[in-house]
Amino acid sequence: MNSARTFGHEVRTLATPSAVPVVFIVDDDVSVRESVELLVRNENWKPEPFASAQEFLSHPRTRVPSCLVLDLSLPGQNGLELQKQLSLQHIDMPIIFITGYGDVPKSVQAMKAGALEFLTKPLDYNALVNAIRKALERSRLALAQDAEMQELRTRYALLTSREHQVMTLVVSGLLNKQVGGELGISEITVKAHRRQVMQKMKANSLADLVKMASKLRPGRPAIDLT
Amino acid sequence: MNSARTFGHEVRTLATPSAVPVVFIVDDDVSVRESVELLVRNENWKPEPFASAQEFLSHPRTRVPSCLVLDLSLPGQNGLELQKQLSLQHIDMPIIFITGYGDVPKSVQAMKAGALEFLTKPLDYNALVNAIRKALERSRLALAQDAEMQELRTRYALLTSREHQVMTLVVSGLLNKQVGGELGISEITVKAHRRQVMQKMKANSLADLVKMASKLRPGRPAIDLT
DNA sequence: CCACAGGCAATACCAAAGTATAATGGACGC
DNA sequence: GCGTCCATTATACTTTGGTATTGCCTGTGG
Repeated sequence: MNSARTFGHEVRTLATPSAVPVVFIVDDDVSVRESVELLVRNENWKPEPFASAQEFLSHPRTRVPSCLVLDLSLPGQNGLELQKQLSLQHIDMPIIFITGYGDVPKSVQAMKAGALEFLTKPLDYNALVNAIRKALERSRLALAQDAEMQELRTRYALLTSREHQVMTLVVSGLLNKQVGGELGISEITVKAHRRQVMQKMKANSLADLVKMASKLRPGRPAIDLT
Repeated sequence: MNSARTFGHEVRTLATPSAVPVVFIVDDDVSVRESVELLVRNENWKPEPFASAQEFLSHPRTRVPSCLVLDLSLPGQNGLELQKQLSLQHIDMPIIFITGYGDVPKSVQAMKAGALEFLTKPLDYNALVNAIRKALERSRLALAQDAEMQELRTRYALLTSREHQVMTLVVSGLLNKQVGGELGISEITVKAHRRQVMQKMKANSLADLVKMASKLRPGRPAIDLT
């Protein structure tokens, strides 16, 4: 009986385990697109080639692991600009840059902006495959975490403002009576709110709730990408 | 009375607020060392010039905010090798690379390994100053977090193995009686251990303890720097 | 106007957590 | 052997948390 433990929100939904990863390819050079496409197909991924940033952006978003093989120099919006735009739109897709003209400042800029890899032509088959593999793996992780965060935020949004306040104070370690004191309400009312919070957040224990709160408001950003 | 809240381990010691930041400079070219030294002095930081990686490594570690301005190509151990060595030794010092011969693969490698900036000669005064400023700011943060983690780990090390077990199960959300069931001991014994855990960890509440446990064992590494 | 949701509060009761105190036995080191 | 630390358990009691049920008030929207 004591072996039947439940771990609340730790039970995460697997993110489409059977989905075929998609590799977006943005390059104005047809021959490059085709060779990368071939490579992608060889590895049993799905290639999605585009000749410009605009074309790529007009493509609908998917919900499968994916990454972007991006040419640095493009007609119209160039690779770095596209990278920035994706970042601004909070589209977290791993990017592998490819370029014919090595340019240290641009490569550094790309890497600082979070690019996963920066390869120069002529492309090394293995290097590109490995980079894509790693990118897709990261994408998988990001998708899973994203789904979890989405779930959490959805539940959190269901709380009333009072319940938000109570939750904040409770996970800060205050006793019910102290929460009541802070908010100017009675302890029994705090209990009622607290109960609602636990139910709406689907928390099985206070420990659970504290962990959820930590995820909802990361005190320290993992890394600052200024 | 209710305004006198305590937040346990959240009270962190300020990391030497008045310490002068140190900028280590490693370059085999005397003129570069001198010009960077001048720049550093102008900004009221303390320069520490070295002509080689070996010299730098033999210098004693300090406990003040610091960063490293590092030439890519050096006699003996080169910049990238030094970066790797520091990483292996878990010496987390922000690195700003400088180099005369732009090399995209090397710059990418450096950035992937966590370099903060990668500048090419001739050095732009403002770019370098800004990079150093950001590096020192990051160093300050890292030092503070490091000190906090050190504190936590020290306290955690004071727990007996039984107390470790109890803490783990408690922060996973189990009730005392359930913890007792898991460990095959009585509830009252769990209470005794739990009490010890709270005292030794200096936790003011269960919420506090859960947060500490989260910091001690990051379920998901913030970023994987493979 | 009425139904409904949110916020508040009370009584009453049970479960769990925390505190105080004490006691036993094993392991370890001096 | 003796002191110390660890682990264990017990009794007895207080505080806090959780649940059930009920009631009132208010604003919102059909």
